[in-house]
Amino acid sequence: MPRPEIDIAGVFAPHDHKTCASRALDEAEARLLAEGARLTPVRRRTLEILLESHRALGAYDVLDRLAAEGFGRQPPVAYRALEFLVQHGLAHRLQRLNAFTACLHPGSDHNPAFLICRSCDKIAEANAGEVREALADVAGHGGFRVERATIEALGLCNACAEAEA
Amino acid sequence: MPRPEIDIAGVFAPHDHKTCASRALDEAEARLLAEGARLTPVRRRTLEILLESHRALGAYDVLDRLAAEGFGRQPPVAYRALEFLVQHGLAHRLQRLNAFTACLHPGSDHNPAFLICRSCDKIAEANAGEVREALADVAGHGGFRVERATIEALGLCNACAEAEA
DNA sequence: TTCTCCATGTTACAGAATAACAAGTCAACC
DNA sequence: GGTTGACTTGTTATTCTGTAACATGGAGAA
Ligand SMILES: [Zn+2]
Ligand SMILES: [Zn+2]
Ligand SMILES: [Zn+2]
Ligand SMILES: [Zn+2]
Repeated sequence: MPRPEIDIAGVFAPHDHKTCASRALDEAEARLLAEGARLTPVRRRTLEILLESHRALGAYDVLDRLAAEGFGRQPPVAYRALEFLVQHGLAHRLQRLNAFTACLHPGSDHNPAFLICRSCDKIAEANAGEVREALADVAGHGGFRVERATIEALGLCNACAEAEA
Repeated sequence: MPRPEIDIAGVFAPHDHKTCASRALDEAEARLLAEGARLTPVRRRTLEILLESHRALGAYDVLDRLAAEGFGRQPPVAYRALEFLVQHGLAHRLQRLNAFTACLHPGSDHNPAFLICRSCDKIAEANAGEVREALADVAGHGGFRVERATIEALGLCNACAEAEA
């Protein structure tokens, strides 16, 4: 049971998202405290914006929100905040989407596989341990040493699959 | 033995690349013939350009080459040719790099994992069967059905690892 | 206090991708 | 042979994404 409270199904099913989000925010604060990094107003607000849903937002979507709330309105404002969050494990970047999503369990170090529902656009993080193992294995047979890997799956979540039927 | 002639190590090690490339081109022609699609001059040239190395090229790199050879010099020229190649399985798009690379064995249907060497920038395709299986497995436990997946690994190839040492 | 680090903001630009339209090619069909 | 219709290639213009370079301001250390 690697991730006790939030799991894949939990993201896609209706749930008490307020609790879900505030828990993630708490964990984020704890982690930054431990690392001695500062969760400044822009950064905090950026994280909150990402945490509003389980979807991914483009940098410019975030920027619009920030600008509307009185922060700077130039791209670097958003990109810097997002980069900070990603670097401290509080958010993830989705390569397929050129977009960012909040990490739901920033407490634990991880490197998840992403599950992107093509219907509701929500995003779940899956434990990628075995996937990475399989990847390292096949790569290793060819003499290639994997250092980092992007694993992003597009598909249909349970809730949307039921809705379609 | 799913892929007999070109394997991961074969890409990174010195090899007779002319043969390597012309074989891929031949397979590409055969495949298009079977599908009833046309390998027009721009498309063919685009594929040849990609086949010149095992690296990935950005759309604008390709465009520069095409323009210099008398083809159109506007972005859609390159993007359309590349999209055609990708859609017919003759090239792949690397999400991490915003770039394209020729497929080395377009004959067989496949959906590889990509191994990107951070030192020499070469790219190999690895059989992703077991990786996808592991991914489908972990996703399935959360009720998520994977339809397509991006698997891109960054690391160090054998040749570059030896060179570093 | 003063100095330094870091964070925030700006302007300006670079890089990646697509929308919308015009014109040419080519084979099928009358 | 000429016409039609699908496809291909080309253009202009615009949008979306991301970064470089520089100026300002605050909070803590010396
Ligand atoms: Zn939630
Ligand atoms: Zn869904
Ligand atoms: Zn080769
Ligand atoms: Zn290498």
